[in-house]
Amino acid sequence: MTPRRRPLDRQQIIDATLELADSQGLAAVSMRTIAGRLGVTPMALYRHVTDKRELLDGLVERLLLELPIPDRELPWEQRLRELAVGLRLIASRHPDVFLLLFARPAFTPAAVRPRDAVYDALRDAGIAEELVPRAERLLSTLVLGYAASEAGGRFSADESVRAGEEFEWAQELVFEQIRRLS
Amino acid sequence: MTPRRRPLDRQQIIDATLELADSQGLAAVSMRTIAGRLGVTPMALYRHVTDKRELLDGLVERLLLELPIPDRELPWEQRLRELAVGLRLIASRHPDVFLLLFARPAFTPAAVRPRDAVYDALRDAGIAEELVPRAERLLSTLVLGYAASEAGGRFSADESVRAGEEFEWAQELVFEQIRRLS
DNA sequence: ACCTGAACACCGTTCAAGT
DNA sequence: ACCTGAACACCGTTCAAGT
Repeated sequence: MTPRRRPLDRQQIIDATLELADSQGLAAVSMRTIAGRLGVTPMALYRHVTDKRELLDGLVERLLLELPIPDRELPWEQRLRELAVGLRLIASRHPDVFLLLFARPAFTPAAVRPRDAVYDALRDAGIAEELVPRAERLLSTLVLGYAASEAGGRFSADESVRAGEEFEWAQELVFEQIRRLS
Repeated sequence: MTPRRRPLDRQQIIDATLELADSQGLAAVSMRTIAGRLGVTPMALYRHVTDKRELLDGLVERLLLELPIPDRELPWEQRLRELAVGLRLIASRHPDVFLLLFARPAFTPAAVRPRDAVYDALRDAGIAEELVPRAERLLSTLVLGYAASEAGGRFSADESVRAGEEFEWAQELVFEQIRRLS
């Protein structure tokens, strides 16, 4: 047996798991198949992740880290649009894992950056400070809902073709109301 | 062994599965535990459901059948509010199974009744016929998103306390836009 | 420190057999 | 027609052992 160059680490395991989930589906993800991909026995994984559940948590965190945060100098509408586009792109790249977002709390470290970016945009839009968190939850729930519907297959194939355009229509309706609240 | 009174049927299996998912979580649902609850061997289930995936599909259908359809004589806003309340109630009763809604197509038989009810309400609100389907998808995605966030634990415990009120706030914003489109 | 072998208590599903 | 027994190819995870 050729010895492994780098010893195993958590990041490698998460990367391998994401690749597997994207190519074969979440159902194909097992500690044993992940280990197989890494050329290691299943038990070797347990030195780096506490168990499978915690590994899936790490996967979701990783997804959120892929989201680019727009430049603060841009107009607030554009920043919100770019965040939404980024999230929908993540959903299309990682459809199975994306659905796990609903089952994980939105206040993990990786979730803080996107949320703060939305807070900033809403403040720059001029809405009252006490409305900022609920407006953020409206926007994040809306984009997550559309992205999950599309990624999970709730919308028909025909609807999915237009889902981007349709989400943007819904988004503009909400922007309209945000301007009204300002 | 005492002989089973009624022979097993699909409905019994789905009921037992839903009970199990609600009380022990979706992770505890296995063909073997379901069979155990019904006093039968796992293999007996396969005469009535084709496999586990198809059984979970049946579970989601069953959830949608729980949704009461409001009286057509009521004002359109009230009908939409009642549908939303009903769906959020289903989510709170069956949090684990509810998340599966995003992964199942929205055009199954059981999904037709609630969607038609929303179509009717939107038409009565007076919005243009070609906007009806996308407005329905906006509303259903919004309510599904809020309900799933709450049921799945995306919102913090503190947020969940207010989630009902907060969803209604978001819903009224959308109603405002629907009136504007009319 | 990092990985393995063997083992335990589970899975979904098929197939031939029983009544 | 409806259910079972035995079997197959899997799971997650623990623990003692190897290097």
